[in-house]
Amino acid sequence: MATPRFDIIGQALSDASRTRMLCELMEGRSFTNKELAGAAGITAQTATAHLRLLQDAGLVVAEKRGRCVFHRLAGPEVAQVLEQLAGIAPTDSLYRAQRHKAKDLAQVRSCYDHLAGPLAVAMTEALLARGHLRQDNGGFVAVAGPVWARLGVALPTATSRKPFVRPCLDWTERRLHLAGPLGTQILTQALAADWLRRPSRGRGLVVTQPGLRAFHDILGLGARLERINVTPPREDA
Amino acid sequence: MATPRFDIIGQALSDASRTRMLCELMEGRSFTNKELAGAAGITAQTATAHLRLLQDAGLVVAEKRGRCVFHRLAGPEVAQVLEQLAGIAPTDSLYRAQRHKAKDLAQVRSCYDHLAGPLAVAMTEALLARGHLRQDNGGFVAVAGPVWARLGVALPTATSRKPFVRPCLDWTERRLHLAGPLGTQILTQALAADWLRRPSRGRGLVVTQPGLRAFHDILGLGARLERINVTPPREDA
DNA sequence: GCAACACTGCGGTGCGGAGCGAAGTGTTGA
DNA sequence: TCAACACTTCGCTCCGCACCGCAGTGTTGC
Repeated sequence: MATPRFDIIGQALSDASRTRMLCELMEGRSFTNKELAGAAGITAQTATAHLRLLQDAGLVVAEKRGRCVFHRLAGPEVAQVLEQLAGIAPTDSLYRAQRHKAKDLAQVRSCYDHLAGPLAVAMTEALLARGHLRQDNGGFVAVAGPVWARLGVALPTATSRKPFVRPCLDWTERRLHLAGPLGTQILTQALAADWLRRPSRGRGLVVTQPGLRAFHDILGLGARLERINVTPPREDA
Repeated sequence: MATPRFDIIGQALSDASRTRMLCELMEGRSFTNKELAGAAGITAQTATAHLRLLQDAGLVVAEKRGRCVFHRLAGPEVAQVLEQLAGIAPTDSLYRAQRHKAKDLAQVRSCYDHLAGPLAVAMTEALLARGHLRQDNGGFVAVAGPVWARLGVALPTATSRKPFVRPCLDWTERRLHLAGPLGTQILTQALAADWLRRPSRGRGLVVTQPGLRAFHDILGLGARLERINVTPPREDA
């Protein structure tokens, strides 16, 4: 029989402690055993067992540095499947209430290594509308132009084999946004330029005043950003 | 915390008997309790418990007719997520061997309610190349023309809210193909016109001689179909 | 060398659930 | 009415595994 081994992945996802750790890792950063144990509310030795299971299932990879072990998602495709799964997760009333409560937080967030949520969708659609991005066989292709330099992105000179831009389906918006190396560059640059800031915990991001200006000047996102109801930027730390 | 409840879905997918039943249901048809029990190699009373769990997770719906209970996947989005999951399932050597062995069978197959596999990808790309299909914001839009009538498909007169054509990612090909109501119509028509036949078991389909002719005449798929290495059609039953 | 620290291994407990046999319910057809 | 049938419910056994306490290994910093 050629039945795909869903069960190996399913087994890995079947425990609430493991899914809490995975949600933590969805942010895209690496975390130590202890941090993940704390996030899941379990002891370190239990977390060790869970993480080995996730590793065996191919969802997570580990990297030893000194006396610490850093864990991260095995790749963007894992994050994408988890986002898809979140889309069909049962919507019991409690979960629905929680999702509503967390609405503001989810407005701007990172999905593994790129931006997600309404801001990402708005940016993608602005890039398409202004002709900086073109659709090609279900994927996106970047059109050379000065806008990319203003976003802090370097387009590859030669067209490489691997897709430079990959569409990723957003589970709250159910619309496409930018992933792939280009999406990664945009997020990295936005953090480096202090357009976005990552709070100490969680996947949520906050937009700063310079960020608001930049997104308005470069992409004309003024009106869309107001609807997004961003968390107000904090005072200088 | 607003952590999505992966674990409910994961729990449902974490057992090999349940995933065997789900693979059976991926074909898109309804099956009785007894049939699914047989496919999974378990007794009826055990299958009852499994199917209730799948129902609670929202993956499967049941319909009682007389003394029989028919089970089917809860919707196309469930089938799509399962296809995605199959794409990141661990590729141990045994599974790889099985997949290779089942290569011919997977050439033409149904994915819930539409065609999948290389034939579906080839059809989609032919429709795009000939301008019968257009890409729009990550989705497909059908362009009116005589080709649809030849395929036995009726396009909706008014543009409805729900997407008439939905792209679906193929896990063996990793390329987009047609899903949504249009994909369903194409599969239904191909079966009705005896272009494709469904064998007694499994998701695989066979292409008949009239089917080969039709796909060549309507879409110019002659060369692509040869590469697809279809199972030769059987003699009249 | 020694203490502090991060992580892993081992043994034990307790719970959930996969499986089946036996019995019960509801439907179909003779 | 009765037998055959599809499915469900109940009770039971057995196995896997989530969890922790405790002990051990390897690393860091004094």
